[in-house]
Amino acid sequence: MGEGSGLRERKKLRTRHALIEAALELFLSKGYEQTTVSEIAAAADVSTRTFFSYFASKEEVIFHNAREGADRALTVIAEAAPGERAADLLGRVVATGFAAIDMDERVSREIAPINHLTMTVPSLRARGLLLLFDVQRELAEALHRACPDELSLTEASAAVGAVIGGAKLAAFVHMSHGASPEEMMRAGRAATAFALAALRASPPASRTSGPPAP
Amino acid sequence: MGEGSGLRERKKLRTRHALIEAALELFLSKGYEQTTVSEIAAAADVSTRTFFSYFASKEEVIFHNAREGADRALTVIAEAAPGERAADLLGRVVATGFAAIDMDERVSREIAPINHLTMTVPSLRARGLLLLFDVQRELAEALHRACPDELSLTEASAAVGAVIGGAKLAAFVHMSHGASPEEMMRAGRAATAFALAALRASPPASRTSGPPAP
DNA sequence: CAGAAAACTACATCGAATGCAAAATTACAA
DNA sequence: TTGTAATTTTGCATTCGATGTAGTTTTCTG
Repeated sequence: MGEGSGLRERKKLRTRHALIEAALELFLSKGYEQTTVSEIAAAADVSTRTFFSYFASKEEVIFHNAREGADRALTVIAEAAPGERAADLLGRVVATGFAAIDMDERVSREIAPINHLTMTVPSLRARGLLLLFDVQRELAEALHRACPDELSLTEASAAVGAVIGGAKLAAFVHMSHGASPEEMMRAGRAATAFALAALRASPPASRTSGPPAP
Repeated sequence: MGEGSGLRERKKLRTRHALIEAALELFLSKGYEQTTVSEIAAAADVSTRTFFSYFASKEEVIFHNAREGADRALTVIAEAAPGERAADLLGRVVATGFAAIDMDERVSREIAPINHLTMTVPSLRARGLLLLFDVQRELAEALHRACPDELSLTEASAAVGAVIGGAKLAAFVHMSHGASPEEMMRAGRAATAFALAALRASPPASRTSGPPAP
């Protein structure tokens, strides 16, 4: 059957792993842009062509686990208690995200330098922002679905964009000022708290006056 | 002298213009990814190599005027009245940005399809987000400098990220739901108003309790 | 007009990415 | 086990974006 127990499946997983390991090691030792796909493939003992049947691009090796975090966040919203406040929900989403980072950071020390790559290498920064943006789109729609009476789609987008945009920007600004990863995380959390406090204190203007946006 | 009145400077401006015109026309008629740099150069009557002495990449033709908008926004903050509220300042920044779009849209109908490219072509979307993010960094630092007593750097980052992130996400979400450009703009403005209202209503928590973030 | 400075051009090259068809490998059934 | 179908891997060619270089043309300046 098409389960995960065939030799074929096992081998594919193994090469995939080998490619990721080889790529990360090379990226960290000689830099992302200085590493060619050929070198990665050679280090993983496959042909260059095969690399591209596992990853659509060189960047994808870095972001191969991006979907996990997105689904985790979406799950938090999908499992919301009926009538739960959007601000509480968003708070849990971000807290869950930060917790995952914390855990990963403890589990493996190699996450930090990889994270550093995604904030310094231009092409990775761009791809990372693109992925994050698309996740925000999903979150906004999910949040609106979860709290249709509290937030219009426009408001849900504003809320998600505000909380995540603020956190990301605060973390990045602090990083570029030479802050440690811990300080970055603290700034991100503080920005989140700031945005959430503002969101909670905000009067539900569009509920009481004027037609609700679609 | 090295002024703008030499034949050399004039010619350079002319080729630059020709390259932009040729590129946009090709992008709109046959698609961004389907257009090669060679074609652009040929249409502008220069060699392919010369294209890259005017623009560092194919994407840069699309974003050649990005710096303008950024400087406009930074000017608004730099010329703030002393003691002006951050929320008012941010409101003016975004309003100025929207006004510029409005004007451009009236002046030339070709801005809309180009804007559409930057929201649908993946590589352009990524580059656009990267540029916007870097502008947000500058804005956050400028806002903190303009209102050092009202907002810490973390809070300024949160505020900027919130307002702009919310507006951008709201506009994009509406676009991907098939909204017209006008509706997109409206959603963006609404999201801005939402975030600003929240910001204004927010208690200055970090001013009254706990040490201010750096 | 002559020499310096700048711009343009024609290569040559590299790396990422894709298409394709021929091996090599794995799965499965007789 | 063996033959065959399905799948993966591979090598090769090719396209395109981007950069380096060296030589030619154009513009500037005195």
